[in-house]
Amino acid sequence: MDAELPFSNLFLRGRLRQSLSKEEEHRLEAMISETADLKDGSIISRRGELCHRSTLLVDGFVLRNINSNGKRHIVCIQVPGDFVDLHGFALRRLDHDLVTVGAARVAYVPHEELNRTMEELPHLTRVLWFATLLDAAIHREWIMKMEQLTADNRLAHLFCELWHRLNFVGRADPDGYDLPLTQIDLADTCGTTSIHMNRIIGKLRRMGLVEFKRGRVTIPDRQALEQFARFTPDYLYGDGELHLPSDF
Amino acid sequence: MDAELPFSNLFLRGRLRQSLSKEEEHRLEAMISETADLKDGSIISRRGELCHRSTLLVDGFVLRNINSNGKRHIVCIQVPGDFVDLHGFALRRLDHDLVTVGAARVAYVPHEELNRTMEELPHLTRVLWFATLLDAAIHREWIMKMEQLTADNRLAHLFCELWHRLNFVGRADPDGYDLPLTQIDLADTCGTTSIHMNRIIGKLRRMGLVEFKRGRVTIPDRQALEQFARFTPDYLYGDGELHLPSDF
DNA sequence: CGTTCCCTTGAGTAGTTTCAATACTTGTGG
DNA sequence: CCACAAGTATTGAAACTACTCAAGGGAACG
Repeated sequence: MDAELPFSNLFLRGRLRQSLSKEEEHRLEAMISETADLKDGSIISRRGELCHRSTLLVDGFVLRNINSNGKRHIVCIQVPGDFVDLHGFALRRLDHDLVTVGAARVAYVPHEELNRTMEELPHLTRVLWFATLLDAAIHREWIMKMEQLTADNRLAHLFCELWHRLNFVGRADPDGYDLPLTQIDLADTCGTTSIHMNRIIGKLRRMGLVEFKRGRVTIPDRQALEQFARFTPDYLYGDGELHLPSDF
Repeated sequence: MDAELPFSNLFLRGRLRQSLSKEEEHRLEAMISETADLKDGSIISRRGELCHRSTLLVDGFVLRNINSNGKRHIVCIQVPGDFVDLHGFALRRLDHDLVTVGAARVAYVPHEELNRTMEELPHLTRVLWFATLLDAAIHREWIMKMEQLTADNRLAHLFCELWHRLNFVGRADPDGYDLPLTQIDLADTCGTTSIHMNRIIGKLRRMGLVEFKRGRVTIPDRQALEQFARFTPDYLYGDGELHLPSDF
């Protein structure tokens, strides 16, 4: 199947992908007009620009940034399989920038194709809609964790979320995953300073919960980390309390 | 027009509503199966339940709550004209609770009607999709403000956002608006304690930026408040940097 | 082989929470 | 109509979390 659908086969894997018919899966792959290999720091989409295509992340990581008062704020981290700027199809202009971290491979889908899908394939349309609302659910969880948790819990929570999301698409090992972020990136994601982030990383390492070296997150005891972070993966819409009905 | 479309006439007013045809406007109104007057604290929709209809908020306010570790966290505040649980149509189960604050009037739209719309009216479908992604954009701004701002700025930012959103639907005066929240509600929205919220409200009042008494927000100088909050309304997709093209 | 990021550590300060105590409001039933 | 209860609002003091300023060490890249 991977050979058949080389670019779109990770989309919603482990979640709503199971509800796609073979025809829909092939249509999704066929919508791709072009692919590209991007290097670190490439801008996929810029705030305020009119969007004419959307980008499927095939490999690598992408950050959603909002700049305000000269500071960068990371509001979401995208992983392989994510349709990173599908929001731009309905919003027409994005409120944030999309930037790669590390090398990334992407596939572009022109908005004319999405328009055609909306007219012809309502079920696939609804699945695409779902994918954008999954991002919104993740946003809400982030708001909650910013409201509730201290910086060390927030970092632990982020590491837990990324493990699950990468695990859905087969990019996580039982004891960790690759992650090309700097401590500065993590600080901008958790709403703290790089100095404080550095101390927190040390604290979690000394507690034996998680080891972070640039490029790799190592989690010796995931259950302990999730408990510390007060993390439950339900909001990612895999299994759990919010699991989807089979007749979606 | 209000007489013709008594329940749906505020939907996306001041934003994408202008792109709806007369036919689409009437279709939206016709999708409503039922209306209800709810009292304070009514639960519109509960986390984890299968959704079979979505709710248009005609009058009043609704909170989106996530409970975690015994604490309530408010992740969004909905105002009249908002399609408060349209997310439930694509997500099938919501990740949060929807609860009224103060008396509210709502209109229900069965999901069969939305399914029919998806099959018959792709443009209206896209407008509905847009409405859900507007929520996502607001979520992102909240993440950014939680990452960046101190509690006093956050509260000011919230008051600014609500003024603009209420102004879109004609529910704001130049110098303020009605808002039936308690200081506890505001604290749970800004991610702080009610004690600290109380001190912050006093501080903003003494600074002459905003007066809050239960039921009413008074803003003597909106420009000064917006500057203090570092607020720009672009992310609400009215006018401004992210304004929508006329051919949506 | 130097420049540029990135990481690390210390000390003082600002912002926020917690605990504790008291008053004000609002709605309810006698 | 008053009394009471429950929720809401206010204030002070101590403890904690995180930020800023400052300075140095390390790694990666041309």
